[in-house]
Amino acid sequence: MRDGDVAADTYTYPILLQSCSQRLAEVEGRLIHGQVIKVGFDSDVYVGNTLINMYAVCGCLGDARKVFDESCALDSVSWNSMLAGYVSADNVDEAKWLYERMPERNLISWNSMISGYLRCGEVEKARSLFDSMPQRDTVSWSVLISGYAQRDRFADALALFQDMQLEGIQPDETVLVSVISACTHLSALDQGAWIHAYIRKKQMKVNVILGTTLIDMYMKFGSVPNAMEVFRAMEEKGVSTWNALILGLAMNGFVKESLATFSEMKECNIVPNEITFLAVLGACRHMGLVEEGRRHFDAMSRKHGIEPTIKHYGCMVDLLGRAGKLTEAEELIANMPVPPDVSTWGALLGACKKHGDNVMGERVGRKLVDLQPEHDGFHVLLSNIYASKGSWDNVHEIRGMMRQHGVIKTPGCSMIEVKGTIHEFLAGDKTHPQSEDIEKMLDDMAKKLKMEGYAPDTREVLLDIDEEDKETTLFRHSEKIAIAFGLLTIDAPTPIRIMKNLRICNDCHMAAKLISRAYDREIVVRDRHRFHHFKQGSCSCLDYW
DNA sequence: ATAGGGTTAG
Repeated sequence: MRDGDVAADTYTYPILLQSCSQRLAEVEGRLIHGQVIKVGFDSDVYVGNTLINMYAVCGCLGDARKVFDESCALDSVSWNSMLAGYVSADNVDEAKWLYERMPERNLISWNSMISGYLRCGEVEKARSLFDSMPQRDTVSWSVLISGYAQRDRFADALALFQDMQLEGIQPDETVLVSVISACTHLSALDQGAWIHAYIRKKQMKVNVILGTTLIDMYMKFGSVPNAMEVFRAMEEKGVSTWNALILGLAMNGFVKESLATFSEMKECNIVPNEITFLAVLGACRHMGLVEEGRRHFDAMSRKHGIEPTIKHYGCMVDLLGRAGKLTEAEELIANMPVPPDVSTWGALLGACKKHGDNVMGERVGRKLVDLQPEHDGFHVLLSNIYASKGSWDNVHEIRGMMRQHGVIKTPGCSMIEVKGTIHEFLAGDKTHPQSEDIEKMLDDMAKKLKMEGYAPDTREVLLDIDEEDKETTLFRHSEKIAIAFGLLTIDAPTPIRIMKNLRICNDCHMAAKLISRAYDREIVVRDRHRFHHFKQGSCSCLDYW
């Protein structure tokens, strides 16, 4: 072989191998590996490194390691590629072993190792490595912030983002995605809007992931117009972007618009995926569109080649059950090709509760508390079913079971953000510094509601107490306290936004409608599953939820 | 050539 060929090929092979890495073309990569050995280029560091990387990204760690071990010329890139391979394969032990033997470590090695610790849940180790690094770059911060966010430690993620800014590090698109996600989960409206403003000020490119995250954030804040604006301004949109829009519109009560968006998406030749169908079925569920839901469910496999998963079946059970077709829902469970799980039965139990089918409810509820004795919601639902028909003995029995299994009912909690500060209220809460004013406002609310024709719905009170006490208990539900606080502290026309960890109860829903009219205020409640926009005495969910 | 990101039923 002539010198000219050699020079050309040591450059060509790495390019070919990189292309294999990008396309995860393992077979092609192996063929190139064969050629590389044949022409004797396997001793080249550059070629060797692209080989290690190719095998690593294709998940063939053994092959990557073989090239690594047999190579006589290793540099920091070889070590880092091997390390990254183990990290992405979640093999932290090998990663650690390698990390400890590296001749020299640089930022990339540290960042990879932090990522490795985070992937296996060793958050504190990741943090101490981060703290001990002689220098950090945007990626170091980004890895740790996203690690916190992915482990539901959103407050820690935001705190770290503050530190990052204090050190004068400029955030980039990637780190902002994690920060926005943290804001979404914490319902940190002000901070989320600040970040969007920052993106605009710096004229950052809103790529598919960043845009999708922003849309999701605004939708979960109940700000549909802001979400739409982000969507319209995006140059490049992905399936996930459309999914976020379809989900968000439905969640905010815009079911027609949500389904129209699905049609529009298909017209734009975007191929829907399984999440799209969860969103579409969810939209139908929000309005009880049984026939339309059935159509989409059938079209999934028939027209789009997507086999429904247990989640899609769960959606269908819920759609049917919520619409009162309990028998059909139960039949669907019996005939599902995938075994039903706790959530599938849970959807049916919820439907029994809603439609007062205590016979089926008791049967399904008993099954569920058996299947998952540590779950609080099922005990509460079953207990509710007994309470609604006055079977206090059974209520006490379920209470006993809960005690026995150490099940604690998640306390209902409502949050409200006022001037950037988040206030939390539990039922009957009197711990707030402005508690006295809140009590006065609650009394005022009670008077006004009575004039609006409010009759307390005491069926849902779980306790065996007299009617008057039930009314008092109801009127101290956390969402009512939060609304009272909102009326006191937030000036019209700013809507009163409340986040609740559980679902809003019937009585609070009724009360919120009447309050929106009596006080001429817009009230937005985001509960566990969706939004309720209360305005002039009615709710965006049209009382179907 | 090697490190970091989002959406998912009840």
